[in-house]
Amino acid sequence: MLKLTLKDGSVLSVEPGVSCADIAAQISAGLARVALCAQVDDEVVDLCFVPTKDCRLSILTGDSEGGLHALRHTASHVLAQAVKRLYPDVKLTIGPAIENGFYYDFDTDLPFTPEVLEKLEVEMKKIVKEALELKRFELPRDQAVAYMAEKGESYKVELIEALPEDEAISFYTQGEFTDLCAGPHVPDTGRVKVFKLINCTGAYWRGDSKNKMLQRIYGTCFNKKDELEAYLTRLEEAKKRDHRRIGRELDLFDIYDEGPGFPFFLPKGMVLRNLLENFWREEHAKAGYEEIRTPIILDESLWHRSGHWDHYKNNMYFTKIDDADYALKPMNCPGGMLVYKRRMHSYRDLPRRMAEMGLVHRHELSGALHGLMRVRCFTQDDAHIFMTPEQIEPEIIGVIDLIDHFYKVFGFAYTVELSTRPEDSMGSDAQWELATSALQNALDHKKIDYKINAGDGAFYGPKIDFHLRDCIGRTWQCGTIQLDFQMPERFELEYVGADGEKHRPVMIHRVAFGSIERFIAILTEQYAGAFPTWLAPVQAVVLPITDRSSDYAKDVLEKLKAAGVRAEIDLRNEKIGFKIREAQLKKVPYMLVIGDKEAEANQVSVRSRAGVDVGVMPLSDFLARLSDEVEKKVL
RNA sequence: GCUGGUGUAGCUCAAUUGGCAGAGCAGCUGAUUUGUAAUCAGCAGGUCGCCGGUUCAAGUCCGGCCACCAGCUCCA
Repeated sequence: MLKLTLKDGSVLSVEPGVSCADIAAQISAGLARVALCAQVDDEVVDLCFVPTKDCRLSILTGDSEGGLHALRHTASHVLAQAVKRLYPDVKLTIGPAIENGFYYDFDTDLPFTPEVLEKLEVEMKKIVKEALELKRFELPRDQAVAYMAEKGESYKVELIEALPEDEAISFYTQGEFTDLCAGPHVPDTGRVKVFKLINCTGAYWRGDSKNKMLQRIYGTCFNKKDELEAYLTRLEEAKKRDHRRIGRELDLFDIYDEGPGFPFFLPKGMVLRNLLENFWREEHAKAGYEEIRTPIILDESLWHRSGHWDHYKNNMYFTKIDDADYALKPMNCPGGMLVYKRRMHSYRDLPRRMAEMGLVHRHELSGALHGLMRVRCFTQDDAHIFMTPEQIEPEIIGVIDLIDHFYKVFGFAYTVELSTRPEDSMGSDAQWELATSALQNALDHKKIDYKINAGDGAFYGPKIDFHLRDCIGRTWQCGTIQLDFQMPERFELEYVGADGEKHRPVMIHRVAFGSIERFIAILTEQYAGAFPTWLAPVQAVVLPITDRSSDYAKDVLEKLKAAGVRAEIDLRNEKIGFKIREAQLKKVPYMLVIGDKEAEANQVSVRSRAGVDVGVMPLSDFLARLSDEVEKKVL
């Protein structure tokens, strides 16, 4: 039971979720905003609420997720109001609250430079100080259109016209400013105290690249100042973790002007990459996969047959060999088809799980390139599973288990999305129906929560996507499981069933890492370059204090190497503090400090990169500790 | 690809209104033999992203490309 304190001081007791009409019946204020504060479970809280579209009273406390959302939404209105005050000719479009703040898209020729953003912030502060009350009102459709048309807000007119016929068209007014909006909002602009405009970028009207590009201003807003500061600190932290910076600092990889989107892997990056591949091979062998490798360049006719020509041509690279047309593979599947077709298969041999570390080339738009996250050539840890229709569900479950295991090893949490049939696709409705429900059944069987992305599937089938959540809360699409009835059809794949007749197999495309390159980028940011010992390109560095100890130090290095440890030595004539600093900056897990005492006692002094003095011990003790850590893949 | 921004030494950044290209770190050389995150000194390092234009004179102004950054679109 909620106690609503009304503006006139009277108190009203209502059930949570009570309809506004019921409240209206109890008070004379009608459907307008009814309360300023409320008592919830004997605790008085600030209410950020307005009747929602379906006229349910939503109680949003300031600290709740919904409350913050409402606050940010109001902040976007404050921004729009400030823009209209300073630049009346700018046309409004949309301005929602988003995960970390809000944005508003404007149609204007004026570029919103940092100086303009500063002016806007000043104006916004004025609006906040004015503490303008947000009032909601509704208009019939034709009046709503006329109202916005009169203001010259053509985008708003377009939005209203796109609303469902039966939907109430609501507006919010604050002072001289009124915006088409479904709400909810906080009661007045005075609540938007802690905000900051972040930047300005371009964005297409309605997210369609065929439409006009608008100017988008991003901002963020919080309840408390320290929350905003924490958020800004987190952004700084993310910058420090940027894999492009760390990749260069730790000599993992580099990208040159001569090959935009085509990364070079340096010796240390190759160590990391090979370790990931070794892990991948071991796990796939255990899970019953065979490994193949198919060519990068294949005859263009293959791509006509696979359907890539019709659906993926714009992203492909082409070449000629002896006047014949060839293409660089953008995906590995057609090669896998040819391997399957080498001979007749029995149902007894299925499923066949054929894995491939496949190097693919895709022409990504220049503006989409981003370090190792988005490149034009990358290695997919691909696999194609050929199976009978009865094997679909258990095979999908097997892949889900494998991917789950992979992410746990690296310490990632993940979310799952199911993408359904896109507009540009091939195959029959019945096939898509079957494929989609097969994926759904597997997810339900594993009791995995998932979100549905309607129309986001591949052109040949629906897919399950795995999005990794890194340690600072960002998500990245990595693993994907795609069910495909089309490719086996197109390539006329067959197997002989128990009935002696020929049947068409079903195929799964799947990746676990996604791409080695992207996975390395994510790992780099997840660990901020401090890779767990089992993955660290250099696991230990030997640091002699003076050259009196260098012979013993070299001896230690040899023993480490003989034991399979990736070790280096720093024989430079520098002070120990300096050598430690450098090893620390290179994120080497262990530093073995060696001076006269250690040489004398035949021991090593172990320091971890966490800054912990692990102690003086015989080398064998250190080796035991290290191999245990590597064996267990300690994070 | 689109919108906005940026491009000076390996890295991070300076360089009045157009007027002799600079610093710190890294690098190299020498000295220092050092006990858990920076020893000192010296040297070297540049077609100011590329091409063209304006000018007595361009890192600086104009145009065209290229790359990068933030988004949008797309996506492993």
